[in-house]
Amino acid sequence: MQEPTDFQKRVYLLLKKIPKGRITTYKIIGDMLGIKAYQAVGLACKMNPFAPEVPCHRVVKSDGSLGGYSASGGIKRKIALLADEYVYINKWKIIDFKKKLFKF
DNA sequence: CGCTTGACACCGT
DNA sequence: AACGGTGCCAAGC
Repeated sequence: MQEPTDFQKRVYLLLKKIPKGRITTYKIIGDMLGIKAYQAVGLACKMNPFAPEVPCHRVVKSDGSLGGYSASGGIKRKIALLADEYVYINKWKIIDFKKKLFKF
């Protein structure tokens, strides 16, 4: 595995700032990093060599849906992780999404 | 997640 | 440096 790019490190650093029970979106992260390619944020998560240290599962799409999850367990695992933090999912949407949203 | 289009950083070559 | 393929994507239909 290669060293994370500077971009990736910025993404991880940002993700680690997310408090438990809170979530954020790819759009917000992208805006935070000053980029418009939110896909790159997803890429960073996908290539994320760290496990729970970088809570990728706390990142969702801008409409409150989960998006995807590349780590072991797939999307199902993501739902379980969120439920463990009192963030519940209903039909691929986060319940009280706006209230749990963390805007840094 | 239904599917298609758009936009852009990432990575291997 | 440039190109092609790709993406826990966003927005629209």
